[in-house]
Amino acid sequence: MEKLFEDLNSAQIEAVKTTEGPVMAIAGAGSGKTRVLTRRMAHLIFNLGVDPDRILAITFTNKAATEMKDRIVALHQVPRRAMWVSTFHSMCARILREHIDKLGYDKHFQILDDDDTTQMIKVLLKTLNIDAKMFKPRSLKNYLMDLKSDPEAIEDYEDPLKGVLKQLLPLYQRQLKDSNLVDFEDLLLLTIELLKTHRVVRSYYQSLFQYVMVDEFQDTNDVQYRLVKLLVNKNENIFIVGDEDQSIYAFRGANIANIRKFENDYPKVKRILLEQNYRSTNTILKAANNVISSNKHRIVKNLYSTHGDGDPIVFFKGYTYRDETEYVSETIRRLTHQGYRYEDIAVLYRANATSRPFEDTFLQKNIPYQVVGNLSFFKRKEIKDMVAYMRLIINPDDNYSFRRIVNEPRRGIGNKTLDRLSAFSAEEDESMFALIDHKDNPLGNAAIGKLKLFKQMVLSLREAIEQLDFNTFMDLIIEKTGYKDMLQFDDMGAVRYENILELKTMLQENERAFKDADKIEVLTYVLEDIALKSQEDETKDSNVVTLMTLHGAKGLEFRAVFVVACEQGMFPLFRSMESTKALEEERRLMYVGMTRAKEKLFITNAKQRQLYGSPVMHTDSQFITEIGPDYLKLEGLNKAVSQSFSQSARPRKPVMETVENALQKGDKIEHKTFGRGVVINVVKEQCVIAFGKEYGIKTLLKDHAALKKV
DNA sequence: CACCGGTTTATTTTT
DNA sequence: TAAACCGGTG
Repeated sequence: MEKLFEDLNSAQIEAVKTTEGPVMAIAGAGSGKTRVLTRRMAHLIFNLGVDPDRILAITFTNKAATEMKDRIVALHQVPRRAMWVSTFHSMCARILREHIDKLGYDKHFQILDDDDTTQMIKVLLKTLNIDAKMFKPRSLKNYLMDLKSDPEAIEDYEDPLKGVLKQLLPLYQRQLKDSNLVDFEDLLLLTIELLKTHRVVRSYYQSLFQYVMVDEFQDTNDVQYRLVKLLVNKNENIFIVGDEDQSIYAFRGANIANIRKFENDYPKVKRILLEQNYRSTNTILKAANNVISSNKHRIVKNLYSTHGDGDPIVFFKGYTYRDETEYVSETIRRLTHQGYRYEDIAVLYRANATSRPFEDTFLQKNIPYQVVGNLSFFKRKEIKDMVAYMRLIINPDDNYSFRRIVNEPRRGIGNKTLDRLSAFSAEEDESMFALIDHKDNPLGNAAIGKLKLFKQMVLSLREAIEQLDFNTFMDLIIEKTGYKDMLQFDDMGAVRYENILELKTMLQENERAFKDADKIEVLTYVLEDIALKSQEDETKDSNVVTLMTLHGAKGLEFRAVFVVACEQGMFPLFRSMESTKALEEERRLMYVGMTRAKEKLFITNAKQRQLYGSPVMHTDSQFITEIGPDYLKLEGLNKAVSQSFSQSARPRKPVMETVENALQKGDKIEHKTFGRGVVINVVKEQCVIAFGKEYGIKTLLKDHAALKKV
C-alpha cells in the first residue's frame, strides 16, 4: 500500500494524506494535481476503507471525470457506477433524477443545452413581438442565465433591456417547466433549492459524502460554490485544488475570489503548495512565468522543474497565414522524423475558426489530425433531430422538441399553424401535442389532419418502445418518420445516415450495460448523457495531431505544442483588449497554453490573416513581447527583418502612413451614441469597430463626425 | 406552405 | 466567408 506514495514528493504526500478537515492545495501547472487527486481517492478507499460511493469528486470536464475513473478502476477493482466522480452538472442531474418530483417536475425531465436555450429565446422573442435585431438571442441568453443565479441583479440593468428581461425570464421559465425541461443553470439551482428546502434529502447527501473533493476550484462560479457548501457536512472534509493563474472561465461566471472566500468560510483550512513541476523544461516555465507576472493581484508561485533548460521557444512569423500553416506542417514532419509521434503534438488556438486553414494544410500534406470540440457529434442536425424524436416519445409535454421535429421532414405544417397552436397551448396550459385534437383549437381542418397523423405516429412509436430493442426501435423511427426517405434527397444524406447509425451503436451499448432496466429509464439516462456531453470526449483516435482551443487544452500535456495565430486582435482578442480584467484572463490563457508543452514550444503568427473574408494586417501578440527576447529563437519573417522588439528598426511604408493616419487598427475611439470602442479593421473609407456588449460590432465611415480618437 | 435567391450580418472561450 | 435571414413567387 505504500506504493501509493512512492513516486510522490513530500508536498504531494501531505496533500494525499491530509484527509480530515478542509484542505486547499494550490497547484501550479504540471505539478501533478490529477495524480494527487487520484491517489488521494485511492488512499481513502484502500488504506482507510472508505466506501467508493461515499466520496464525491467534482471535476471540471467530463473528460477529466472519465480519466479519473479510469485510473481508479485500473488501479483497483472498483465498479464505475459506484463512484461519484463527475462534473457539477452531471452530479446534479444524478441527484435530481432521484428527487426532482419534490420540486414539481417529472423524473423523466430532459436537459436543454445552450443552443436549445438560445433557440427557445428566439421563438419567445417573436411571440413577445420583440425585434431580435435589437436584442440578440445569444446575449439575452447570457443575461438570463446570470439573472437566474442572481435575480436581484435585474436592477442593475437599464431599460429597454431591463424591460425585455423582465418579460422574458418568467415566460422562459414557465415554458421550461411546462415542458418538463431544465437548462444547465437549472441543474445547479434546482439542486440547491432541493437541498435547501428538503432537510431529509440534504442530510442524506451530507452524510453520504464523507469526503468531498473539487478540482479546478478557480473556475467555480458562485452558484457552484453555494452548492459545495451545502454538500459538505460538519466534519468539513473538503479538499479543493486550484491555481488562480489558470482561471480561464470568468466569462461563464467563474470567480477567482472563491479561493479566498474558501479560506474565510473554512478557517481551519490547511494550505498546501505544489510547486514542483513535472512537465515542462525550465525554459518553458520561465517564459510562461514572465508572461503571467504581468498580471497584478496574484499569489506569486515559484515553479521549478528538474528537467533542465531544454530547447529555446521558437517564434515563427509568417507573412500570410499560408506561411504559418506551411511552417507548422513542416515542423511537425521534422519532429516525427526525430521520433515524435503525432499524438505527442498539439496545435492550440484562441478561437475555433482558426483551425480551418490548418486542417486544409494537414489534409493536403497527409498529416493525420483530430479537431477536438468544434462541431461536436451531438450538435449535428440529424442527431439533434433524432434526440428530439426520442424526447417527444418519452415526454409528449416537451413543446420544444415538438416544434423542432413536427415538420422535419416536411409534413406541410408551417409556422403559422405552429404559432397558433403554441399560443393556444399557453392559454390552455397544456402541451401542444395534447391539444392537437382539442375541440376548440383554432386551426384549420387541413392543418389538424396533418397534425393528427403526426400524433398517431408518435404514439405508435411510444407503444413500440417496450417491445423492441433499441436497434429495431431506431430503425422504426427513421422509417416511420420519413427521415430516412428525406436523407436520400440530401447531398449530405449518406454522412448523416452514418451519424445516425453511430447514435444507434451508442444506444445499444447502453442497452447492454443496463440489461434488466426499463427501456424508458435507459433511454432517459442516455438522453441525459447526450445533453451533458455535448463536448464529445470519446474521440480517442490514436496517434494523430490534436487541434483544439486553448480552453480545451486545460489539464492536458503534449511533448510539443504550437500556439498559433498569436497576433494582437486574435490573441488577445480585440474585445478583450479594452479592459484589464479581460486582458488578464487572456494572459492566463496564454499561460495555460504555454505550460501544456513538455519539451518543445512553438509560437507562431502571420502578419496578414484572412478575417471576415478579407485580408487584415496584424502586429505581434503582446504576449510574445512579454516572454522577452531571452527565451525566443526567431524564425521566418523575424529573421529577415531582425527583431520585432526594436520598433525603430522596422522599415515603414510612408505612402500608407499618410493615407491611413486618421484611424488605425487597435485605436481606441469614442462614439457619440455607441460609446467607447476599439477599431478592429480599416478598409478604404470604412472601419470596423467593436463596441461594448449592447452595440456589438459596427461598420462606420472612417471620418464620421461622431467618432473621436481617445 | 415551400422554395429560391439576394442581402445582411457576425465573428470567443464551454458545462 | 459563410451562415442566417428576408421577401417574393409558385
